[in-house]
Amino acid sequence: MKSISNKQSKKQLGKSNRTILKVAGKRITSQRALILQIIRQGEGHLDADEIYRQARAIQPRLSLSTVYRTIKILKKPGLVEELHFDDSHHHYEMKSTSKHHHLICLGCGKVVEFQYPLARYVSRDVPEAKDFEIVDAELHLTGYCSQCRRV
Amino acid sequence: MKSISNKQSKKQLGKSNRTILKVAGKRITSQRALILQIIRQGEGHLDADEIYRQARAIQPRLSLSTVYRTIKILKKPGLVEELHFDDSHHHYEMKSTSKHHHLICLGCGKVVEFQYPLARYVSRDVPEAKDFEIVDAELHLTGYCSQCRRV
DNA sequence: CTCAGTGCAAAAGCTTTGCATAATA
DNA sequence: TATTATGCAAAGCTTTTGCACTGAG
Repeated sequence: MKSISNKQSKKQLGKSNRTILKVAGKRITSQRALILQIIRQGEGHLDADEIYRQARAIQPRLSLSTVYRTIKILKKPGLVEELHFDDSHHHYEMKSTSKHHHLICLGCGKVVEFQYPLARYVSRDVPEAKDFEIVDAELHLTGYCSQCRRV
Repeated sequence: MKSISNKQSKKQLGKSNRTILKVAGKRITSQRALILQIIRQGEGHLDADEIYRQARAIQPRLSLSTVYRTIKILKKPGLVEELHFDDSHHHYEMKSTSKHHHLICLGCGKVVEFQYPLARYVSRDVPEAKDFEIVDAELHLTGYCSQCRRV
């Protein structure tokens, strides 16, 4: 719902996005810069089609293929993370600084993020995980938030 | 990989599967009984197509639609659970007695199950989760198992 | 100038649906 | 017998791919 001004996307998505694309070993194109920008500002929970719609608002000729291709090159080095909230399609977010997990309300669909050093506890407490080198942890807790739970 | 004999599927998938279908408020058909049987014996990680293949080995005319429709009626009351291991398709398992989580090896694809009273800890430790009534917890830890980690 | 990236359209999975037929309760 | 479930084929969604064109380096 947060709109991105044309100026912003053209002008000042300078250094850090450039750097990210450089890291990915890829050419910097206006499409990639824009998609990256949108995923960043999306604060987590955009699906491919929503990224596409937002991107087209600024670059009307940008294609859905490019969205998927860009997501793919950002996923490979782990810059973007694919989340599985529901059955049908995926959501994407920047793999950020601090790891967070998700509480998903079955009533209203609200998604609450929280931090919890999960991997650390599991490595310590679970025998089966002792030999594993844990790279990533994805936790979904589903249930009912305070508004939606039948009191 | 575990084969199911025809006799077994015809004869003795009696009471409990019947009961489960009754609970779901649905008619008991040979297709549903078989699919349920397969999911049960699948010990967790079957996708729709694999359920279909196993089912056809016994009832060659059973259709993929029926697999999906049966899964759907079992999901609704929470008898079967849909898991999201990878990008492309889903896996199904009986929502069983004891909750377990998954360690997924990025090297060889091995899936190790473990138990961990996750929801309990999170409810206790995470302020954001205090007001949530947690219904379900799904945790995926991905990484490298002892064989696959570069030593 | 050269090769990687893009847009478009078409294809490829996985999943759902419409409709006539078959089977359960 | 009255519904409900099934099989088949066709459609729907999300995601991927082929190919000629465009643009970054």
